[in-house]
Amino acid sequence: MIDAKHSREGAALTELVLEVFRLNGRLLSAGDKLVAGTGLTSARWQVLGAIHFASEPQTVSWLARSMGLTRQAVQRIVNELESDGLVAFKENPAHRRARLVTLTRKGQAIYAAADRHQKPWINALAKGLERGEIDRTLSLLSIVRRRLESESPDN
Amino acid sequence: MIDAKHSREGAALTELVLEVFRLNGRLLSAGDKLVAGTGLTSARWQVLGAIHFASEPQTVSWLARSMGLTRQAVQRIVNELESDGLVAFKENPAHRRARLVTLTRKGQAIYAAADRHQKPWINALAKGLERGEIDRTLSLLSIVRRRLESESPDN
DNA sequence: CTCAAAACGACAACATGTTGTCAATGTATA
DNA sequence: TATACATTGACAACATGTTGTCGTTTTGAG
Repeated sequence: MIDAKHSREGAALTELVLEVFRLNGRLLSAGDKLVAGTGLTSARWQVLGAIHFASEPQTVSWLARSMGLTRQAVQRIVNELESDGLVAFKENPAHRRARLVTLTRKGQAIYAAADRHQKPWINALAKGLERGEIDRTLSLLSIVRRRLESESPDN
Repeated sequence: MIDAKHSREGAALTELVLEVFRLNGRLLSAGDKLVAGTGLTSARWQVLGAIHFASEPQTVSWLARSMGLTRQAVQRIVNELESDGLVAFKENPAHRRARLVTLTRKGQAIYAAADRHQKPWINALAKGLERGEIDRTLSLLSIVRRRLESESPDN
């Protein structure tokens, strides 16, 4: 029996996967430094962002799905944010246990502060890159991600 | 004082960053399933790969740098792999404490088994994607990563 | 050569994520 | 309606990564 070989595309995609791993680590560490002054971490910041961008208050499970994480991981962060007064729980008329998560004043202020750091930072990081090239990169990564999600819809 | 705004490129790159986070999680979970039959995990598999692809036996610190992780993280995995008999330490003539890591027969066999699963899987995942597009994606992600690395060379 | 700085392994504390399990709640089907 | 199924939060165990610190070893500047 002869082992399969990488197609040209398969070999290139393997390199891309390893690059995604490296970049992910660098982004997390850069994000931690970026928001360190606000008392946030990359993970908490990202959760605040998911809450911020939701058009309405949502449940933890909904937030987790929107971020591609398990609800348990997001639940822990949300509970910590609640202890710190950055988010609050609101009764959910549609589900007694699954309360809705909202940003408090303090949470909004801290998220806004993080955003004020993020914008010049990401603008500088993007300097010299072409908008179209960034969009095509996003597009390809999205395609690959969606293929993986259809392989195993769970988290 | 007026807050800075996202440049068009900055806004696009922000989306890209979030996509990298999502894709990273999906890749890890897909990788775990892919090599579950071999007793490996994504992390152990990746470390074995770094050892495999090094042209010569290397130290843990070298491996960590090649993977973009801290040496402590890689050290723990390597020590576990050593307990399981997948890697072995070799004396390093150039450095008494920093021993060189090599794959044992068993480690080579298990890595080869994982690779036999990876190839058809990644080929299928890459199906219909253009080689040039994958390469351009890799190129842009590398540029961003190197910019982040030059910001904070550590790790 | 000497000595300060850097690199390295070891260890601990902690952050973040996963899987697995359970009970409570909501949904849908017979 | 009644009952099976899915969703959700809670809790625990564990994997993986980071930062910080320490002592040892190597390296390099003067």
